[in-house]
Amino acid sequence: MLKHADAAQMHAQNMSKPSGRLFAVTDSASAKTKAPSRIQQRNRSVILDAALEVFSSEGYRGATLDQIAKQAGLSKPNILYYFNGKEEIHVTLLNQLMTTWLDPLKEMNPNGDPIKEIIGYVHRKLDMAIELPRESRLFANEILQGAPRMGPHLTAGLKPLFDEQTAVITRWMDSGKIARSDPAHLLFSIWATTQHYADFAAQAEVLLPDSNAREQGARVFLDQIFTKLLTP
Amino acid sequence: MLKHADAAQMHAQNMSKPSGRLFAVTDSASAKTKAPSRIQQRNRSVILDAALEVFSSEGYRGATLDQIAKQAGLSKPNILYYFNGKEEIHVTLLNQLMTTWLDPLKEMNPNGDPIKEIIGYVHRKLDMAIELPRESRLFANEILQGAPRMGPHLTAGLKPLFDEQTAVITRWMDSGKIARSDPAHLLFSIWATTQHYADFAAQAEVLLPDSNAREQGARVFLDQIFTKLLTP
DNA sequence: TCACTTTTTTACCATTTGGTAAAGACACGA
DNA sequence: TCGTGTCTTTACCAAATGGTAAAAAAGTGA
Repeated sequence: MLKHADAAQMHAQNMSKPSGRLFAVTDSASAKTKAPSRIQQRNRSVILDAALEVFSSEGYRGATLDQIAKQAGLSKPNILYYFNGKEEIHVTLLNQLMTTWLDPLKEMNPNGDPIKEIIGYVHRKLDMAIELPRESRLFANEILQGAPRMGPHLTAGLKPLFDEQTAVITRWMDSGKIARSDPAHLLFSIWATTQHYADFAAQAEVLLPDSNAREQGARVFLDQIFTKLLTP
Repeated sequence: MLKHADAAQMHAQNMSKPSGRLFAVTDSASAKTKAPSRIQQRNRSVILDAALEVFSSEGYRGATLDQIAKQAGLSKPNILYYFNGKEEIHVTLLNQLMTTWLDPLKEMNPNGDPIKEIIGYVHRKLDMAIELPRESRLFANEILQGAPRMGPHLTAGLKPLFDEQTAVITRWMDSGKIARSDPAHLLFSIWATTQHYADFAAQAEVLLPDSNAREQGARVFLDQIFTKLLTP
C-alpha cells in the first residue's frame, strides 16, 4: 500500500525514477510526461484491449494479470511496465468507457422530432450493445458489483446528463408531441432492453440461437414497443 | 483435482468416510444419507444465505470462502464441513435459484385473459427483482460470465418453458386478443426491464435516489408500456 | 558505431485463497 | 454419566496471484 504513496510523492517532487518503470499519465498538472513513443501507444492499447476482453467476461476480481498478459501476448512484468497495476488498467478502461457510453445520449437533439430522436437513441444504443458487447459487460459488471470504482463517474458524468435529458423529454411531453410517461423510467427501459442483448447474450443465444434473426427481431420489436409507448 | 474423483468413487462404493467430513447430498440415487440434523439444516441454510450475499455482489471468482465464512459467522473449515467446496456452494445456490426464477413464468395461464396474464407476469417479475435482488444479481453475474455453470440449466429448464410460453403468446396473438409482436423479444424485454431495477440498482440509486418513488414509478411505467404494446 | 534510453525478460517474493488433517468440544441416547 | 457419533477449532499447506528488482536486449539519435 505504500508503493502508490511513494510513487505519488516521487512524481510530485519530479524525482528521476530509479528503476525502469514507465510513469502513469493519470494526473494532469505538473511534470509533463514526454509524448508516448509508437511502441508505447501500441502496447498500451494492446493491453487495454486484452484487459477489456478479460475484465468484461470475468469481472474485476475474476480477471488475473496472467490472463490479460496472455491475451495481450506480453509478459506480466511487461504489462506492469505500462500500467502501475491491475486497478490502474481497470480504471483506465472505465474512464474511456464513460465517454463512449454517454455519447449517444448526448446526441439526442432537443429541437428534433421527439419520436424520431428517442427511437434514434434506441437504435444507437442497440447498435452499441451489438457492436461493443465487451464494453457493455464491463459496465454491467461494474454496476452489478455496486459501482465501487465508478460511483463518482455516475454522479459527476451521468447524473447531470440524465437530468438534462429527462427534462428535455418532459418538455416534449408537455408540448403534447409524445405521450406522457415517466421520462426517467423511459430511459431506464431503453438501457435495460438494449443492453440486455449484450449482457445476457449467453441466455439469449440458448433461447434464440440464430444471431441474425435475433438482432433483426430485437430492432423491430424495440421500434414497435417504444413507438407505441410514445405515440400520443 | 483428484479429490473430487476420489470422493465420488468413495461415495459410489459407499465407503465410510475416514475423516470427519459431511457428505454432500448432491446426488439422488443410492447410499441414502440419513436425515440432516437440526444443526445441519440451520448451518447449511446460514451458509447458503451468506454465500448468496457474497456471490451476488462479488461474482463467483470475486467471492472468497473467508468472506462467506465471516458473513455466516462460522469458520472456513467449518463451512467446508457442510459443503465440499466453493463450487458446490455456488452450484447449490444456482440450482435453488432456477426454481425460483422459473416459477412466475409457469404461472402464466393459457386460459386467462392475455393482457392480464402478461401484465401479471410483469408485476410478479418486478416484485421478485425488488424483493430478491441478491438472487437477481447472482443470476445476472452467472449469465454475464457466459453461464459457465448454468448452461445446462438454461437448455434443460428454461428453454422448454420459454418455447411453451412463447407458443401460448403466439396463440393469443393469433386469436387477436393482443396486438402482434415478437413473443420471444417480448419476454426478453420483460426480463430486462424488471431485473434492471435489481441488477443496476447502484446506477438507479444515483439517478433516482428516492427508493419508494422509484419502485412505484417503475410499476406504473411498466404497466403503461406493456399495456400499450399489447392492446390491439 | 557508440553512448544512452526504452523495452523486455528472468528470477523472485509476499499475500491471498481454496482446501486438508487431526485434535478437541459438544450432543445425546442408553 | 459414559461412549459414540456430530460438529468445531487449530494449525497447516500448495497453488495462484499481484507485484518487484535487476539484468539483458532492443532502439535511437549523434
